Amino acid sequence: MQHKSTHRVHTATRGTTREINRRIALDLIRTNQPISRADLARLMGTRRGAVSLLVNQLIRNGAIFEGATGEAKRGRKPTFLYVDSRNRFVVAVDIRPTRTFVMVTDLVGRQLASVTSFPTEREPKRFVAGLVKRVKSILSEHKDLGRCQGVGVVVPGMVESETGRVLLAPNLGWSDIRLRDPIAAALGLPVQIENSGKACALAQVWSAGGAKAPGNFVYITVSDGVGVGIVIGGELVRGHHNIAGEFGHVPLNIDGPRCGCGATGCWEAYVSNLATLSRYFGRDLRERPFSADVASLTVDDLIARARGGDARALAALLSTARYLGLGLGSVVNAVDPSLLYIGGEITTAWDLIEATVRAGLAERALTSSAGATPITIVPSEQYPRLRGAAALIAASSFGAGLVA
Amino acid sequence: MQHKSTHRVHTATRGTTREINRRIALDLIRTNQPISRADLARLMGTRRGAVSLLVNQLIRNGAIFEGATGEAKRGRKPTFLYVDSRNRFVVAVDIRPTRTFVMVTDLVGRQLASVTSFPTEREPKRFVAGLVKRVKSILSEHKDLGRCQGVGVVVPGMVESETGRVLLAPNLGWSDIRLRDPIAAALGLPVQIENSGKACALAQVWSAGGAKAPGNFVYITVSDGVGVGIVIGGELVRGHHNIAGEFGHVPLNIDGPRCGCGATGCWEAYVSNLATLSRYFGRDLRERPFSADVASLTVDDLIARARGGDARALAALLSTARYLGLGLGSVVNAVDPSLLYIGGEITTAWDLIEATVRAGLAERALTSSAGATPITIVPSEQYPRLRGAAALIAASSFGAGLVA
DNA sequence: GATGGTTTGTTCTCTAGAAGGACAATATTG
DNA sequence: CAATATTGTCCTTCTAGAGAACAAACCATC
Repeated sequence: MQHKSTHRVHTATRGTTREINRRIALDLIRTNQPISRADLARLMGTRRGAVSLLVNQLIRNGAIFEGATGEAKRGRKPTFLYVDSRNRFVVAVDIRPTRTFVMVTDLVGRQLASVTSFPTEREPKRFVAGLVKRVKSILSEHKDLGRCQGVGVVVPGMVESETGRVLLAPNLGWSDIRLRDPIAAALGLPVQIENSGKACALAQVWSAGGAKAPGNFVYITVSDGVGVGIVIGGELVRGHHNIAGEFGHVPLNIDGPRCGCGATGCWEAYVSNLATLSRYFGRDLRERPFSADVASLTVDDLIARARGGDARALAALLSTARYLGLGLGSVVNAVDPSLLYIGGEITTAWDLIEATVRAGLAERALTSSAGATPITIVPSEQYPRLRGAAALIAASSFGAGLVA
Repeated sequence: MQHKSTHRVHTATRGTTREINRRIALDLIRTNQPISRADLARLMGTRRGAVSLLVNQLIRNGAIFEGATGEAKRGRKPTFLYVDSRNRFVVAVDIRPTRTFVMVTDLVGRQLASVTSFPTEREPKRFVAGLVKRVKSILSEHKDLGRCQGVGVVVPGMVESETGRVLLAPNLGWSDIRLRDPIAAALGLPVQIENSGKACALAQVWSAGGAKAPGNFVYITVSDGVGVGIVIGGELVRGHHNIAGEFGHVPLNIDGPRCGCGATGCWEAYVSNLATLSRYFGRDLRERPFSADVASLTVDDLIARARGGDARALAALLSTARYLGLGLGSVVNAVDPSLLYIGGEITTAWDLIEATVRAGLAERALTSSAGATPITIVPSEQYPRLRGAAALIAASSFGAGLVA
């Protein structure tokens, strides 16, 4: 019998059980720290003996460490366990059309220093040189933090995961740019590039942790473009070319305004910051490129004016809110998530626009319960995009030492 | 420490390895039968000894059985293994707006008798009574086939999985109809109801089998409505309310024609059979309900006319083809599958419409490689919807005896 | 201060099950 | 018949969870 099935099936070996449980234990320690072995055993529904073996192995590998003993009302005091994020940090980079932001975090995504930024250079080679210089100076400033585990970079566009190339980032004017390898070579550090929507979604999975996080959600980041990350069963949906989730270019109206991607009537063309601002200035959305006055104002300014009584500003926001809701209808009909996260500047005005967004969503959703899908706002002060960039490195460098 | 994490984490126990391997072995036997223990061991990359234990356990449970010995060029002859589909069968039901189809299959989805059909009664109670009568007569006709494992039913609409209620099926005029339990009670058999797109996608996963099947694909069935089933990582995406995949109601143009779902400009409103036929008759797609002459012709008739030289018929098909392609663009941008399956009457004309569909897809897809996503046509003669209905029962009743 | 109850973390045996190899049974070829 | 190849079974070894016993640590009470 010559079976031509080429692909090796992934059977479970005798180490598989341990591998699964080690990963579960590490995830639970990360999301519940500080935690004792006994509590961990209760969470895992297994014996303390088995957990002790897992934990001691993780300690030997340097993934976690024993801290101070905790307090207990009765009986022996527990020994607390912590993930070992000491002497290790991550550099997070958020590339946006006008400015690029940089943050330093530890391995669990906690901010370690203030966010810095610089104008985004559009020419790729000069951009890389400038970014490398900035990161190098940050590295030399923060020698006290230990060893840098890598640099996570989010971009408003599509990224090929194997090569780290930016396939297309209309708002940056980039297409087919090799970004990861030049930065990695210049810094001598691991570098991960990812689409901003996907990275933000990853950060939500990562920070919430396996058990607590909703398994099915969609993260939508509305800024210069619309980035979307889909999470199903706790896993980020990447797609065959790592470009799944581009709901920003699903149309609301194929006869609508031209979008930066080349097509017409994309959701993004209706709800991006530029679209909102051009509405305020009374511009036709079909007009490209946008004139200078549009760029003179930010969405934050617009929101301030709306709150100050500027009716035209409020109308522009509400118009965007309606289209935002209609597009969310597409997301809900297609994916039926249990939760929608929304990030971006416009969320600052959520109190002004929520009702309109919800009405738009309910208008397109197929059932009333789908139309009532919960929406959680991620405020800009939490730097969701930078946390996403950090998660790119933290999440992967975390389970790394476990293959031993 | 009072941890309030309520959800039990699913840790691996000492039986987990065996459970995983048993499932893999059974899947491989199903998709490669007939197959010997030795070949199975090679496919699984494990020892013959370990496989023998798995196989003998499966034989004891009645999931598989040993057949005749096979031929070998040298050495001892292998003992072939088969999944035990003897004396067990499944009834598959496909409810469509005008007619309802019924088929009998074995546990691996092979057709056991000719397909029968009857007019679809729109009044739910009378429909259930009629269906039960038909199925009972089929059961008594086929006593030779053994025991019926259950009845799988696909509907053109949304189904609540826990209750088996049809939430909304616009083309049937049904909303909030309890369908599963009345049928199950009357027949005394397990009944599964599912959306047609999801069921067709399940059938593809099921028939192809774990290893060979592409992990990420989307099944689109274009008939009276548009049903879509999304498969990611080999798993059907159900969503929070089991209504994921409703790309049929993602808009091409929110100012477009009214759709049966109540919204406007849905993809379905552009590419359903009714839309194609109304184009042929020169009707405005906004006109609802459609007049009688539209219903007097089928898409199959239309295709025959197009092949016979009727330019208006061809134009109607090509118009639908264009919108079909544009909508596929939304699917590809959102999910980025490695493959698209398309079923439905219009696929009979694939040679006439393929170029136009592909052009529409390429127009909206964000990258050229995404625009070139392979499309596989599932011909109507394979009864994809009935195979989907069968898979609902076969797939679940298959691993059932393994919990022992 | 001794005693008893409680909780934590370790250590022991028991059992499930894969890894590896030996081996009998069965076949083909020279 | 001897040599070789293949299949399926059986036996030993090793990994790792299940279960239980137990020492250590801690508190409250007599």
